[in-house]
Amino acid sequence: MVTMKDIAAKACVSISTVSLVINHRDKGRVKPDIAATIWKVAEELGYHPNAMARSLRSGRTHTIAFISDQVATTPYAGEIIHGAEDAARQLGYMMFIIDADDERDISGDIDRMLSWGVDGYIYAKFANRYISVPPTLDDMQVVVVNAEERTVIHPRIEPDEFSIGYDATTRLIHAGCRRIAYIGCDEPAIAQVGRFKGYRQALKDAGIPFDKRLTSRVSHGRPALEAVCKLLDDTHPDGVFAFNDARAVYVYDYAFQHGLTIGEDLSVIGVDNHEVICDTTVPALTSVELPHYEMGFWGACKIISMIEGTDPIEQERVTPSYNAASMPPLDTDGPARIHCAIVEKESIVGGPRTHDDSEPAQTAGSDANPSSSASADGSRRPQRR
Amino acid sequence: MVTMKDIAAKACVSISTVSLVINHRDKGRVKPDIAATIWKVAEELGYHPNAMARSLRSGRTHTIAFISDQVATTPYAGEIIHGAEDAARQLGYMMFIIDADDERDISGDIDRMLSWGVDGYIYAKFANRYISVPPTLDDMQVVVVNAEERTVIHPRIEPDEFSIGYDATTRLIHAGCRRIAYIGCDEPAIAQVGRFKGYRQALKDAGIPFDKRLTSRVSHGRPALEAVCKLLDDTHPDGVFAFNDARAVYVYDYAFQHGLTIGEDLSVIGVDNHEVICDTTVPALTSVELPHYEMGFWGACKIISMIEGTDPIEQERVTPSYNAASMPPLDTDGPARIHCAIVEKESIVGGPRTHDDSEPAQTAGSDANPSSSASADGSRRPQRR
DNA sequence: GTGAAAGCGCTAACAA
DNA sequence: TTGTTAGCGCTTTCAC
Repeated sequence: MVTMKDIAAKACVSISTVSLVINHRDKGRVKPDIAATIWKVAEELGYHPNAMARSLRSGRTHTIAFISDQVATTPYAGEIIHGAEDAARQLGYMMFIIDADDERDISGDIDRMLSWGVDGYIYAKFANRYISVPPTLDDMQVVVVNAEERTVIHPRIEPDEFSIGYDATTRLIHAGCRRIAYIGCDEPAIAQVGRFKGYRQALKDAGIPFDKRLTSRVSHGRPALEAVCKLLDDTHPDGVFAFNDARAVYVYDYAFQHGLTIGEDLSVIGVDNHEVICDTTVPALTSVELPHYEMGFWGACKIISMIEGTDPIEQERVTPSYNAASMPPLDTDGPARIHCAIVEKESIVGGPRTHDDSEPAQTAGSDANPSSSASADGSRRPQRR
Repeated sequence: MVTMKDIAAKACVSISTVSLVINHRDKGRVKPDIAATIWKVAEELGYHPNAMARSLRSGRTHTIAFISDQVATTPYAGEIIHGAEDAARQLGYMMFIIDADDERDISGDIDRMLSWGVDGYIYAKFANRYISVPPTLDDMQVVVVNAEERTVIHPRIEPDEFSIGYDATTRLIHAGCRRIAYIGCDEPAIAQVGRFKGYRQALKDAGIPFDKRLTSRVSHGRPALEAVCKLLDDTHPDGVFAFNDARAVYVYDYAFQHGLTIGEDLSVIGVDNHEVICDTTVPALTSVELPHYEMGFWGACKIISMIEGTDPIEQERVTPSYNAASMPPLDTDGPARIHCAIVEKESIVGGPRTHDDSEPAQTAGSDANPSSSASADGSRRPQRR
């Protein structure tokens, strides 16, 4: 390992001089030609400053820990991690990853983090859920992403579930739908409650009466398919808002079986903009995209702002890879809620709306910031394969 | 921050004594009651050893870096990360995560890793692809996961693509299929080549002539659906082996349109055991599962074995969360290839095979280790929601 | 402008 | 059985 000592020896100066130069503190203190020599020697020797030694002195490690359950099991995990890593990297931080399976005791991992002197923690879930942050972290800097604490302690960000339901339903109404079904999730999730409220509010605002028979809560597999078919057979809706894309698929199955064409005879909108489903549905499913990348990005910016006491977004020290507009400010009172854009495909009658004629619904009772719509031609995500 | 100094002061001993005790090197060197006092004081004060200081001395950080493209964009990312994290954690290592977007220059990140003195590197892709490890890492410890280098330098693990094709096709043959279609991928990927070879070999071994008209290479969306429908219309196969689950979906669409029932009139098998597709297909799609978790796990074990010069698996210092049987040994000559199990669902005529009557095909020309089949009732993955 | 020296928290060789 | 001491690589104060 090359050290400052080696450089000092080769450049015939003292270690402190090397330190000054390497840390760019040599302005008017070290002769420029000496500084140049030092840089040259450092380069030649392939010098890399020893982060460990540095941290030992400074007490700051420039690392954060990303703790999450279900790193493994959800397809969206990567986007949150990616967003957080992206922001962390741009701000000079490295990110540890810790899988916190619900069943597993993570106190050992937390001890290890404490040993490392990690500067801050991101605690994330991959579905908007209730969690409790381990009390060991009580006097650490913690940000909660895509989840809610029963007793709120830490700053957090979550999707604006209400406006997902509101916007999706409104989109169908604008396409001319009047009998709009809701295919829900059979579990009482935060997401379910919010989206359903948004659905009802949108109907109300449009003067369309709510009809319970148009709603159903399903899980997966054959029972779900049968429930959806029954709903469609019984009530013949002209639009369907599905809790998520997976549940929207059953509407496609029904349509294939009955010779209907989605996007012509029947409009459908889902949630998740799930890559594989959007890839494989014909016509492609229009869907509301949950901004996982953005939530991760926000989380990392937030935790780093707490560590450093400055706002990296305001200071423009950091740029998200996409969709910067939808990033809520870091210093919101209460939870940050992030707006979710509709990704237009082909499953709604009348075809994709262009950006121009869409005015995202202003969500009553929601503190969403001004929304940004994704482009009409689909996801803003990088394409796979 | 609580230090050994603090403990020493409170326990009225010297720092070295504390060090000896904390590091369990006090056997017959420190009086047991003194040791006990030290532990008590450490506990009271909430002492955590300072990993930084430790590493500074030892030159070892007990950290590894997981470098990968597409952390973001694939649903399987999480499983590889999860597997690697699982092994690393059990072996006392922490894992940094680095997103290496293809376009992005990661030399800065690597510099940071070098500064950190990360002990080893896992270089992973999420589809079995060709890669080149940055030359900066040439004299570091590196393991390649789910990818292949053009000029092989580092140990690596990848799925046994040949036997995926062979096993899937053989499974259909055992179910009585004789006209087996192959719906391939339109790109020349490593996976594509191997799976197709396996398909042909299985046909050959069963004495079934290869018929080019039964094969098609498709991408996604409407053109793919149309190509698949044409293939099925023209050739009326009794079984379909699809390159992946996403491509198998088009067969379902065709079946719905034509009043056919998958698993009765037509058998289908995919690859990926993609959660959302397996959740939503009716009847559920039988699929070959790529052991992402296991590859990540193997990768971490391998890199740590290289760092430490011992084999943690042989020493039983580590236990995978599932499917331990399929883990190849760490010290294979050449690349480790990992066998992929069929996850039985309902899309093959005759219903799921039980474990008993399935003898996984011994793959000619492949050095796969003895395979382990997943249980007949589906994935071994933890369930989402 | 430059260098000597102390010290971050810990380990390990050596002394007592 | 316990304590003293040097030093890991770096930063920072202070003297020259």
